[in-house]
Amino acid sequence: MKAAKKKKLEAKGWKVGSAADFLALSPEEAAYIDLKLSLSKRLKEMRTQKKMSQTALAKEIHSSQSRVAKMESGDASVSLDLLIKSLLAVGASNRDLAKAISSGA
Amino acid sequence: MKAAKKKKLEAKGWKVGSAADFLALSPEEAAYIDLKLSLSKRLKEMRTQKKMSQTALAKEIHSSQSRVAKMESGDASVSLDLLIKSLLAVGASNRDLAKAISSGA
DNA sequence: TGACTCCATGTCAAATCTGACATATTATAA
DNA sequence: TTATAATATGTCAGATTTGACATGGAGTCA
Repeated sequence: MKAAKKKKLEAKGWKVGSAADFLALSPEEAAYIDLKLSLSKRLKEMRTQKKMSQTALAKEIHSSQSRVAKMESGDASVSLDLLIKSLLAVGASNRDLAKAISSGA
Repeated sequence: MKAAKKKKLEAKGWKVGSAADFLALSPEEAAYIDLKLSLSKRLKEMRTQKKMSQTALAKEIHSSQSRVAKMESGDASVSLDLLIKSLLAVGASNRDLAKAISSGA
């Protein structure tokens, strides 16, 4: 797990559109990254819709502002676990998650 | 994250039907566990459909037989990350994941 | 019976992720 | 401009997860 991490980190720059292409990402890696970006985006949407600051959201999910920022920016250090737990904590249903996921890239 | 872990471990017994009820799980916790169980189930389905052993699957995803077993049994020590990466590695599409997720519980 | 395959479960060092903190950057308002 | 809030980014000790290994149980076949 060394090259994979590097790729994820490099891919982090892509907040727009679907990832990969330039980087030599396998289909699974690309799908994984797109998944994370989709969930990131959804989390930010749900937060702003609720007119909450990152700090407020952080409190609600027992985390910190900086981690929320990383979540929303698609930082490679954030796991799917944390993203999904956060989405659930903010009120997303499993159906919401499914929608966000399948809409990915 | 202490009580949460305990609950997850206790909840592990539930392979059948939707989790929670007896345990004092918050809706998010219940949704999270159901999510994992849905993905576990799907992984096992895809593996058996391909007529692979856990050992063979483990090789394909660069993991071990024991971890595959834990994945499929909904063990609390397995993350969503690993489950999803494995599903992707086995050929699931984002759409497949979405379907598995929304079918949960 | 033994030999073999498959799956389950416990353990643990190494790898990864997390919350918290410091600090920087970017708004927005007065 | 200054001040203030919101967001971004880097770092790191502590917590969690991982692959690997050992081992046990269940089923099959000869």
